[in-house]
Amino acid sequence: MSNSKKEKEDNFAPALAAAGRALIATMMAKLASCGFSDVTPAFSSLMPLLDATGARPTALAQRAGITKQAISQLVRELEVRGYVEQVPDSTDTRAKIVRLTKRGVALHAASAEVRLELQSVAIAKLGKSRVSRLRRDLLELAAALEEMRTR
Amino acid sequence: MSNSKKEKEDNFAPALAAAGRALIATMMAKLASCGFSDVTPAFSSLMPLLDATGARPTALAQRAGITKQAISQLVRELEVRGYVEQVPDSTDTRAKIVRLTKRGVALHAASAEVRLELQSVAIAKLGKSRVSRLRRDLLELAAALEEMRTR
DNA sequence: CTTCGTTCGTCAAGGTAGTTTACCAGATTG
DNA sequence: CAATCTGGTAAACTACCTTGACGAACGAAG
Repeated sequence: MSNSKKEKEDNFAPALAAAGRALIATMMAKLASCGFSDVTPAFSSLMPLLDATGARPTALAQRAGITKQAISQLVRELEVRGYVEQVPDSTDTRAKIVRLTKRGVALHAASAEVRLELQSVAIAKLGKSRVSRLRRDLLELAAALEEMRTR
Repeated sequence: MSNSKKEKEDNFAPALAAAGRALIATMMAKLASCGFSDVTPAFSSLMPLLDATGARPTALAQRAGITKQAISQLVRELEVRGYVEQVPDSTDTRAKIVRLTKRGVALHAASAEVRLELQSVAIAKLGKSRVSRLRRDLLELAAALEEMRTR
């Protein structure tokens, strides 16, 4: 029967994985070509959470969905590369504030630009309505999977 | 303006990441509940490529899109867990053939079943046509991103 | 003011998943 | 038969995340 074949061909999982890999690789390549060759994939998930005002590591960890130890490491990496600086929080001696440096702001802007560029490429290829439907369907799918997992 | 806000809301990247994470987590959870609690995420990308007939590590590496060294490690892991066995290739003394064991076949079947289950959940949530369109759009998107990256 | 539980961040160690580099052994071809 | 290509392995390293244990500081209760 063509049943087993059809099941496989219709499965969205490999497509999802392929798109994910392509997204990260392209993001990295584009940033590298903008002069930010020392960023790693993890940075791009942290960058959208940062700004020049600053935030606490623990808050970042919660928003990024990882442990504060992981954030600590990541922030250190970003610090030695000169993208962020850590200043003491004047309202709490224990706490730090992680803030983008000038270079960090530049990376932030470049990241945003790359995201827009990727979005434009997607729209050029699929059209605006299909892209926004894609996004909506992905979110619904993620929710359904999560609900299935935790149940 | 609402422009900057709209750009962010429309961006497909976070949705893609969320769906990817949810997919892997749900896959793992389902397999664990089927009695396969010792599988890791990496296995699920390798399982669809394996069968009881067997294949060479190098071929697996190409199909999985990773190096043969990585496959070598992965296969060793699968071997100590009793999912695959390596037998010498009778047509080439250098080569090995990686073959699913009985337990491996069971895991393979369970994986396929889980994939079908996830597919069903997706269809229940989004409908058949939206799921297949989602898959198609993801593949097109991946191709567009790849083309953009390598260009 | 002291004590106590909580929170902030760090250090240390380890696990997972891959990579690069270097290498050996068998196969293939000039 | 010698050169070279191919199959596979070993070791070291990178990246990213985890758990566990901890010291320091905050805040509330006594």
